[in-house]
Amino acid sequence: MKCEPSAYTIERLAKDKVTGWEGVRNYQARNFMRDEMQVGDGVLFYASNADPSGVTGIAEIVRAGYPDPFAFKKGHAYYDEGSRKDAPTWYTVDVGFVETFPSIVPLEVLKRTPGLEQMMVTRKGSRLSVQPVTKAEFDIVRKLGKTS
DNA sequence: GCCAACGTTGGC
DNA sequence: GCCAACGTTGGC
Repeated sequence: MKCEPSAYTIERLAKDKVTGWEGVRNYQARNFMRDEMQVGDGVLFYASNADPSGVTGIAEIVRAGYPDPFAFKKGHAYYDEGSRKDAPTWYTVDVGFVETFPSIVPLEVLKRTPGLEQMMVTRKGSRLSVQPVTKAEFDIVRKLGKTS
């Protein structure tokens, strides 16, 4: 799951323990949160638009997909009048803190690590903010994070 | 700050 | 339903 450091960081999640991943307004990302992510699933926390960008730690899903409450809040930046409570357009999940890496695993390292060639984030033009990661990829990145 | 890659919108 | 225009993302 990607996030710009100006919006949220793994350090803040370490303090908050749990946060709602609201405000995602992309259908593909919505589908992953609504349909795929389950409680206990591991999350690679990715800092985008950062210096450098990369994976800064690990989180986990603590609440599976549910309607994004901010989509109903009139006047809020995340408000969407097309999303109604009886037919929500947007979904979110709650994410819990697991660990902060000693140092970031930069995108550049991901790109040249064997086994991560198919990972969506290492591929060009991959803007999706919620991306699927295989167990094998997750384990490789976690190992990189521990030894970095 | 540039700009390529994408997603979305809206005219037709 | 096509596709040009536009807005956004995000690496660099």
